[in-house]
Amino acid sequence: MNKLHNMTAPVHLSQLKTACSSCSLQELCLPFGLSDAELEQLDNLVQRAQPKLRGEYLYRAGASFQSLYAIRTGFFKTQVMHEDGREQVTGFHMMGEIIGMDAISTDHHTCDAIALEDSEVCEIPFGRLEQLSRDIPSLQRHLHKIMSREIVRDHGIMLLLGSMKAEERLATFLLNLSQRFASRGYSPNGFHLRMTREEIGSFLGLKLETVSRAFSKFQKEGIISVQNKSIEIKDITALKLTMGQQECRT
Amino acid sequence: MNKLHNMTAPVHLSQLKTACSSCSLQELCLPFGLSDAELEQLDNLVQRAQPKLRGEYLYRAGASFQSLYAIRTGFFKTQVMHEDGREQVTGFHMMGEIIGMDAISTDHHTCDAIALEDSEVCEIPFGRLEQLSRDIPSLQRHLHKIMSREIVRDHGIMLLLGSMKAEERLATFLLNLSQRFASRGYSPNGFHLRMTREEIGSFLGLKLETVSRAFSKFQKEGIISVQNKSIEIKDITALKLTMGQQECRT
DNA sequence: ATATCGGTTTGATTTAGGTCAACAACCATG
DNA sequence: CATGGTTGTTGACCTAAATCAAACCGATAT
Repeated sequence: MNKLHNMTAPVHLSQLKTACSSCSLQELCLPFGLSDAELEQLDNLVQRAQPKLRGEYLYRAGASFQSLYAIRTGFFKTQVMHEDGREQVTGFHMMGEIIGMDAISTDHHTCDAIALEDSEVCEIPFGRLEQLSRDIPSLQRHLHKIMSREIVRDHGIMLLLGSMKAEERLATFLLNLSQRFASRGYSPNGFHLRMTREEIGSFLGLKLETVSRAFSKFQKEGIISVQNKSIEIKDITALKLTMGQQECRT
Repeated sequence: MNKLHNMTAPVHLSQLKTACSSCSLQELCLPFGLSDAELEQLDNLVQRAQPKLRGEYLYRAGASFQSLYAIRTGFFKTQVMHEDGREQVTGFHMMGEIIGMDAISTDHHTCDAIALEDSEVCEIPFGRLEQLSRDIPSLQRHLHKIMSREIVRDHGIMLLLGSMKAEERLATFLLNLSQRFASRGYSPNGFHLRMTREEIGSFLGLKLETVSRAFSKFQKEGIISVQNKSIEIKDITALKLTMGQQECRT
């Protein structure tokens, strides 16, 4: 069975469908023309999907690096740790995203990756990916783009952490989630948060109480409706406004 | 003349010297065994060093992407911009570092790079670098490591921005600079800041006044001595303690 | 149903750092 | 060597978010 081309998630998003015949590995095989033979090769490289239960570690900081991981289904967080034990969530990762690239630099993982719900990942042995990308320039380019995208993403988070205030951060976070769900064919307006307030807070550089208060405020203003982990965005325009219009700190 | 192997900076740091016969492009040619022929090829690819005056843009956000840049001498800052005009310094970059990798993802630069002092950069056409790295696996791996290192660096900054308090951030910043100067053969204890308090603040997610106060506090405590832009670290242990020992926010 | 436990909400209070303002130092330029 | 402009320091004050604390909610287990 073809591991890459078997997607159970909704597929009513045209671009996804057309670009990569129902492939869950969005990032890896989406927008670049590979021949069937090349796809075949790529497919051989990717290991069979393996399940990860909620709470399981995909990898731990310090572990030696072998593979990148493509998330087939589910949700992960990555977090870095300071010596003194304090930790910071560096990202939430969902279906179609590839994680583990931080480990290339030292051949050891530099953060933990933990499943936030029962998930499936495909392991991509990095050595072999490099090898293959030597033969397939468009794959090479694509790999570079994926890594670069991670850098750009991180810069965005630095901007958020360095110069936005609490409500702005949360609005940005919600809009980002919304957009990512949308691009996978899910509703951009209603979704389920897989992470706790504390994890959101850690990611956004806020305390969980602040996150909770901001949620409540948005709800009172009718911008969103919150029911524990279920979010419904009722006024996306207002949310975008919250995100941008706030007095800046810089 | 060999552009890569001509370094005017002090070279009394053994590792630098031995690994890459007096090459300023630390990141690009430091720790991986290339044959002379391969080095030759790499050398041909890199453009002749071009000067940039203080204040000049190396590239601007939005500009189309052609090349990475290796900093031969001098100092740069990179900054991202929010729609609403607020901007955040994402990094300070010095001799031997390579910048521009954020642009690979979209074929357009996503941040500005500005010289903080008169500098020299070597342009590295990215297409040709990719091409060459297909033929030279160790170059390929090295390129990946460089990109990955940028991701790791960014995660560190996210940790700083998300969970450290002002003085801790500044201590971390100073120690990082110190360490980078040291690894280039300069003194780790005394150096000249090329950036303003405001730029430091932007990078650290603080206001310039807060940066200034933290400097003053460190000086009063005898940890450093500040003379405008000249810094002398007098008690590196205390500085490290400041960095780690603070009550955490997470 | 009742207890338990992790997660969440909400309120009261404190505080780190932002804001505003004045001034001092350090330039570059005429 | 004045002089205007940027950059840096310091003080007084204010506010956003942290902290502390209590209650609440929704699961799962008893």
